[in-house]
Amino acid sequence: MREEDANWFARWEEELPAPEELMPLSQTLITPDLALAFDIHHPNNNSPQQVLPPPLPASNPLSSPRNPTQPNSAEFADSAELGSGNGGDEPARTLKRPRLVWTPQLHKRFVDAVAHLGIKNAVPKTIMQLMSVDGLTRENVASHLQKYRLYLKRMQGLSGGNGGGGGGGGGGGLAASADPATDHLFASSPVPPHFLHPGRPNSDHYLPFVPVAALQHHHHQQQMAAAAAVASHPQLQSQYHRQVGHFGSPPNGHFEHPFLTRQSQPVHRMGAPVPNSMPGYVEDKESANAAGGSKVLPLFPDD
DNA sequence: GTGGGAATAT
DNA sequence: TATATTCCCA
Repeated sequence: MREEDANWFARWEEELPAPEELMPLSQTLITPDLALAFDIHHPNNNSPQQVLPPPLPASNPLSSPRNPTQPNSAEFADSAELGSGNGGDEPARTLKRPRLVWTPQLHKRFVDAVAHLGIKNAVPKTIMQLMSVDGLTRENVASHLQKYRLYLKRMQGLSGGNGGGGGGGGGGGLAASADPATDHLFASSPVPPHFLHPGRPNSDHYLPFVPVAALQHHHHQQQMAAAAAVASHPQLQSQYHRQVGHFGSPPNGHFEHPFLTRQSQPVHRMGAPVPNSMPGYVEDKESANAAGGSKVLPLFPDD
């Protein structure tokens, strides 16, 4: 009965990069400790809007401008540099947490985690733990999960013929038209059929990719959108290595995360400079921060 | 009191 | 727009 499940699991494992490979986030993200410290926010001081105040290079140690040209560059140096080069003191305390950028890669992990856990167990906390993404917080996952569910719901309606044109769905009036950007992001990750058919766990048809013809670029009035899209992918990253250390399958609760929550080892695989397989993303991490005025948090580069 | 979900604000 | 933050409910 759980053939699909097994299949999914196998697939999941295959697609799961090795711990070392997905850990590069650690360097790009701030440490949890700092994150907690960032919790501070000024209710009546700064204006959480518009451009960032100081262009200081140490703004956020999250932006790691790794040079794809030089694989063996010193990433650590970057971090150190980001520290405003004044080593010794970390100004991060006064900094706020940058907006998390859900890059296709990160979203992929998210989907994988959810798929592995199952809808019922796919709760923010569990997902967060499963992802083991340093810097990721429950709120981040919860927020994204919300959007993801919305997307799933939409998929159901589009694929299942949906009996209710009335939407029925609780979400309110959702236009049948999907946002290109959203679709692109979500389309990047295969959605387990189980998600789309919660009432029919026997579906054997697997959808590698959503049938959404999202491949149109509107070069019109897309100032902020451009920034957002741009923010999602800095440079290439490594290739995939099928080196999974599979963890026990979680029966229904929690299981230990195979990856280290805090890996200080910036292991990056710069083997083959794989170009973007996704023809929808531009390369411009520099203009990423103009999206909402807040600093963006570049996570995974690209798949 | 904790956690999840949804709504709202930025 | 996407994401973060906040509120409400279980």
